[in-house]
Amino acid sequence: MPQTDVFSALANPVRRNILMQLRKGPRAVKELARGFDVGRPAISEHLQVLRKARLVREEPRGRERYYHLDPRPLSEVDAWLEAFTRYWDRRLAALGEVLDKEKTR
Amino acid sequence: MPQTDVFSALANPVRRNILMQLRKGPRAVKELARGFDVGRPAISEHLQVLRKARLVREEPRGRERYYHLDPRPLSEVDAWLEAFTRYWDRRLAALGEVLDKEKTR
DNA sequence: AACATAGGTCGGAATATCCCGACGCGTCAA
DNA sequence: TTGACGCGTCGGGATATTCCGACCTATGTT
Repeated sequence: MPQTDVFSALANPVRRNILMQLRKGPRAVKELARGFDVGRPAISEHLQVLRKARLVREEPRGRERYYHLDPRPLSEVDAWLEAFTRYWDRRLAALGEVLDKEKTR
Repeated sequence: MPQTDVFSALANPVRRNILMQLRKGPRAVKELARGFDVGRPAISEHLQVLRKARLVREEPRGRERYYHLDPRPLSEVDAWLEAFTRYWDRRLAALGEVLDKEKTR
């Protein structure tokens, strides 16, 4: 069974889109499928990939399955990117903003 | 000619490794090929993918070609990840460290 | 000139990815 | 119970990825 790493999971735009959707809260498969031009089986298969990458968790609710975001594996990507941080200072600026907002809260 | 986006370029471990090498400075293809268990043609093809994703730039030098890292497209990945930042606060901690080092320099 | 070295590219094979229709199973509604 | 709905999965087709040996060209060496 190939395909378990986070980087590969993020390589597909549909899967990235699904994760974006899930940011706003748990969603049933049918809701997720709405808004994509691919069929429902394809969505199910993408969710399987995301599950193997531990990026989502499923919660059966009646005859539906609600998928929850688990963003923790994304920290692996973040850590990898950090090795390149000093090459573009955009990140430090963004972090400054975050910290400022944090202070004025 | 498919394959130009950054996320797909990062999906392959050999390509990620190449980018890591290039952090330390420009490298000729032969140097890059050393240390991988894949042959030189494969490396050339990976470099083509990285080139299409604009993650590397080539500089011919005699009969060699030195590849340079261009990390700017990585900011797209970083920006994407930022949409998930508030879900795991690991990032803020790391940023704090960076800022501390910055201060004591 | 003759040869070696560096590296791109071209078939082509093996495998992976992506998608679909069809089917099956469990759950809710009538 | 009968039917509809929600969802996973299987078989299979189309396309993409990854890798290799073989070949070519350009540059350097002797």
